[in-house]
Amino acid sequence: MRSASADPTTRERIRDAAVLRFARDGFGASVRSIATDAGVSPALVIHHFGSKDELHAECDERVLAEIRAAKNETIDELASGQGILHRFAAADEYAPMLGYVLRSVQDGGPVGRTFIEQMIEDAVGYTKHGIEAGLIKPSRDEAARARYLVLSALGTLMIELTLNPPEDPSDIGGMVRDFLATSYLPMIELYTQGVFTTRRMLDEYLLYVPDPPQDPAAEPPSA
Amino acid sequence: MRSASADPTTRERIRDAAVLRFARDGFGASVRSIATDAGVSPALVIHHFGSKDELHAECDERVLAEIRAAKNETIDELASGQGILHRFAAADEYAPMLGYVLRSVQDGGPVGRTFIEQMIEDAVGYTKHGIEAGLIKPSRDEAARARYLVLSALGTLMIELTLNPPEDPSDIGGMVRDFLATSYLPMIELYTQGVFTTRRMLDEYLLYVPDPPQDPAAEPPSA
DNA sequence: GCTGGGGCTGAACACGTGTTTAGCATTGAA
DNA sequence: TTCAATGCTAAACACGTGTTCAGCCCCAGC
Repeated sequence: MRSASADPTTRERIRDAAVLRFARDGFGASVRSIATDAGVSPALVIHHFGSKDELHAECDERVLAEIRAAKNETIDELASGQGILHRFAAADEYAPMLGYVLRSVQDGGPVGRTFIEQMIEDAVGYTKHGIEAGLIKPSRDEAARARYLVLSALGTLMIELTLNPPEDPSDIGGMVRDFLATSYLPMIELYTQGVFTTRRMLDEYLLYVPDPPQDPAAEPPSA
Repeated sequence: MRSASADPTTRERIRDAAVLRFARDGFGASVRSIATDAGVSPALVIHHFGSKDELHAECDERVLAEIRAAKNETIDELASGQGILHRFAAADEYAPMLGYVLRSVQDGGPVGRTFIEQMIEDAVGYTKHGIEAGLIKPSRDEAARARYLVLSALGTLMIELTLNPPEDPSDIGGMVRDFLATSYLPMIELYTQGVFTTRRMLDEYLLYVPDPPQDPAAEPPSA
């Protein structure tokens, strides 16, 4: 991006080392540690990227590009929102990417943002597909539900990881597997049958807030 | 804790300022900024608490004590897990506490840990009560479900906050209210009716992993 | 051969951090 | 009044950070 016909090897080695270190230690990781990982002097890192922030930005672009590529590869493998997590768990090659994304989500960085937006967008498509196939119940606000499902899944994973940090941060596939081992049953149970026996709380809320904030196709039931 | 008959005012002022700054800026907040907030020199902070880590620990104790007190006050007001969030939203006095807790959860600190453990413990009680009252469906693994519900609620809130950081970090009540405004409907809808129309995915999982990791009262259905 | 240029480095700089130390000012007691 | 203790601070220290700079080495081109 920066220089048209750039060096192929050293620059990329530094960038990849940075992605890895950022994924493991967060974006507070020092330039010196990245340089050591790449087998290079700290000065060279700055010489190639100008500053740590620009290195960070380039790592962001790189990870987003990898995500796009990975998604295009497996575009029709996935059938539901948590299918993505299974996909991650199955392929350890995506481990640095997931770690990087989670760090970026935690920092509110642009990668986390766009990643989440993409996941939500995908989830909207998946749920729509599932509804048409008769597998998923329609929601009163599809956009809000897709957003909630993605945020809750990602949030649960994040808290689980900060609460029980894995011994080997590179084994993110194992992390996701552990996460699913403890959370999959309650999640799937919740998705299948809910928790409430009555519609009371939902109806009370619907009475209180008449219409969903989506496209106003239906009339508000009261007031 | 440190000195038996300590000064009542200045020390507490520093501690309270630290809780607030930690809640707003995270635990990376500098000793100098805390000292400025308390209208005091940085050296005095160290003089009173020994080190930043000890100050952090004392803030942890303080917040946990406040939480305990607040919980005892409103012990029977709450009827469900998300009732706690409503309670928070209703009373802005708890704003610094919630901010502090969320920061601590994000850092995997001891306050976040014990807070989550307490929330899970409470959730177990609430769900048990709800089941006996016929309002909540029993789960195949009550402990896992309670844990999942707490983690997902907290995780969703955390991601929402890092994604859309509020202009005024002190107005945590408003933050929670905003959060509920976008997430309450999909959450309550999910809790009421689930998302799946069939039991297929749940049954497949139950077939794959025979018995819940709880107390082995029931026989595994196969193998 | 030489020569120049670029990848690369060691050493330093500027700055922010937590912490220490010497000492100020005020206050209560002898 | 004098002394000592206490609450408190300004200044400095040690360290880690991102970054800069002068100059190394190696290799392509003449």
